[in-house]
Amino acid sequence: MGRQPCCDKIGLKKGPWTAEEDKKLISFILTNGQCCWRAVPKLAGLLRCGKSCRLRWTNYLRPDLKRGLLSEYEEKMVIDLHSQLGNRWSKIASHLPGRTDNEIKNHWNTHIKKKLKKMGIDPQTHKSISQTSDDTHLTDKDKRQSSQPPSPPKELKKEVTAAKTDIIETNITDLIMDGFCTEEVPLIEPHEILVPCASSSSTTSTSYSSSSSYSYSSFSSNPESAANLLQDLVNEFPEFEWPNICEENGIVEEGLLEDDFGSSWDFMVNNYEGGNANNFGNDPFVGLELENSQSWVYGL
DNA sequence: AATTTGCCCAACCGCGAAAGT
DNA sequence: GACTTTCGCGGTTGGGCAAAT
Repeated sequence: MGRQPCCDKIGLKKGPWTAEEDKKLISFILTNGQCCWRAVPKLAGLLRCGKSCRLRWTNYLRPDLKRGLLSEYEEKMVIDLHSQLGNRWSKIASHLPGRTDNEIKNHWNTHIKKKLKKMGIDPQTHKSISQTSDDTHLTDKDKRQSSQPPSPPKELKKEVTAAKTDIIETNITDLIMDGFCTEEVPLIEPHEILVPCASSSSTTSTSYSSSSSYSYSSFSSNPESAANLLQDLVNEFPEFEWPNICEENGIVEEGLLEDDFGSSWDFMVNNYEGGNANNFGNDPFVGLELENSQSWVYGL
């Protein structure tokens, strides 16, 4: 049995939100937190359905949202992730802190699709476009009516996971430049992955952080790989200042995370024992913050 | 200046999954 | 196990705005 439409009830408002409504919703959620959305409009004094409230909050009012167009780097991430995940916008959005699925979906449909087509790439298959599939002559309405290819079926979920494993096995340079990050990394058992550092083949264990700052991390049990890893970073990011790097066995303490990811840093190498790098424990790590505020952390 | 066309994006709709009874 | 309720997701719509005609 299908669900009753939640907004058909008489007296419920639809359409654009007013500043007054926004204020009420923000005030309510900041005071009470996110609870049962069904109850929110009643408790907050809004003539909206719960669904509308949830959408407004998650897509527009949430304080951790980023504003403005996606950066080039974020676009690249979206393209890479879309090639792996298809139209799973919420999954894609989960890899882009501060961005919503709706925002990414809109950006994909209005910007990225066009860019890829211009480059001769089919935005759905991510392969070279064929002449017959060109639809540049279609109007907005025509394009809307031509349905998008479906998201990968459920059977493909395993393949997607496998694809992620493949990505983890690429070298660090690819990881950083491709911007692949995932909260799902922990799903992969430590023994299943290889050292991301191209010059080493020792086994690693993985860790991750719930912080948006930390996009991906991997820990190598082989200390020798650290120097190689650092050298890769130096080669790949010559524009960064790498003070005293590769001194003292390749690892130099350069900075510490001072609190729960509140500190701002461009680059650090840490071998500080007893540091408060949260789930990194006492493991040494290298951190790099790129221009777009994306951060990358590698265990050593 | 008026009209048309295209772009952008916030918001809506309907479905399926998960949770609850 | 069947049914209901709630939530989250992806697809789609529609209105405001700007550029083109």
